[in-house]
Amino acid sequence: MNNIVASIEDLSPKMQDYLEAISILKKQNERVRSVDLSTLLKVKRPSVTEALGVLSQKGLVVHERYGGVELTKQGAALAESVYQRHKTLTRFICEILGVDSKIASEDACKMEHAMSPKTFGRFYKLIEFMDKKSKNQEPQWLTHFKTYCKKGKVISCTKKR
Amino acid sequence: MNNIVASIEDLSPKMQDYLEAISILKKQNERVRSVDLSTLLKVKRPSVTEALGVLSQKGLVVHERYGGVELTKQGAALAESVYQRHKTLTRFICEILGVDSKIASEDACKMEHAMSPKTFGRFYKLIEFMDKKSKNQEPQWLTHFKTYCKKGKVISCTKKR
DNA sequence: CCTATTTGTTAGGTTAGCCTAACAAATAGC
DNA sequence: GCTATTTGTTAGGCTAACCTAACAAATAGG
Repeated sequence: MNNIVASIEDLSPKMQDYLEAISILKKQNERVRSVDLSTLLKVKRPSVTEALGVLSQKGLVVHERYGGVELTKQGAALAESVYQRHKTLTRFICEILGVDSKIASEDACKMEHAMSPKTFGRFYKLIEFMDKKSKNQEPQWLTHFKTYCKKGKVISCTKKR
Repeated sequence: MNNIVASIEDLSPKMQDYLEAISILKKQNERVRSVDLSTLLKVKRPSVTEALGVLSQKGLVVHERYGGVELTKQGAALAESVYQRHKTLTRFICEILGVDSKIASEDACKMEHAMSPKTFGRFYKLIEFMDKKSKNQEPQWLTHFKTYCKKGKVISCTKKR
């Protein structure tokens, strides 16, 4: 039963993570092995076998006994969308909040699954806004915020509104 | 066994939510009933009974059969810290991302549990920074961002860096 | 080519958090 | 004060995601 996935929302957070991981490994390795997923996701091998069973049943991966893992077209599309969300949030946490990229990526992976599309959309807009507004230069408020994080001091506005 | 809670990290996300909910209801109602928790958290009554069992066992609530729920000193302290996190994130999502407050609060509740203390700390700093920097006036970059969200247009900087 | 190691699978278990159905206690309204 | 309703508890189940132990298949390296 319940094996039709209309959108990313129909997949549990964990299954989203498995999909994303397969996609990431595919970009690096050509052949995606169960043990690599196990390492990347920090779960034991039987858990991977089990998850792959679920994903095949939903038609998102193709995976023959003792064979490599392939994403179906739909699986790849979903994985890509998960990856994009992950990337956006990682950028926010890293570039705006100034958290180091490893922690940023880990937190992004969890936060992805904890917000409505609306809120995610705004994170996306915020990053997009920053990119468009200031191509190479960090915006001033951000520089000030980072100074505040380090020194605890607020740099007063030079121009009074 | 495992019934010593040294910090908020030792409590599952759900248990944190129960604690926070008890604390919120207490502020409104004096007597906190199981059914109110059930309504607020959108779970059935037996789930509440079960959760209260876990929390009492950890010494965070006092709850006699068919009686009201009380937070212990430690329980109240933990609840307060959950509440503060929740409030900070809600403010971020609402005031900065511009998401309406109901969704903001719901998302904050989930996101609370999905980030490291480091990342949360930066969200906290960001809100603090905003409060200190501009008492009543919204900072300019934020106004510009909000315009961007509505119109999709970037307002160019009047002052070139 | 044959064995040792690595990788994948199966079987069976655990846990947290939820549920329904049924009953017990408490409260409310006549 | 008694009955009807509401609230709380118990018992018993379910599911997702993990685990270990044990075995099976594949691969690697002499």
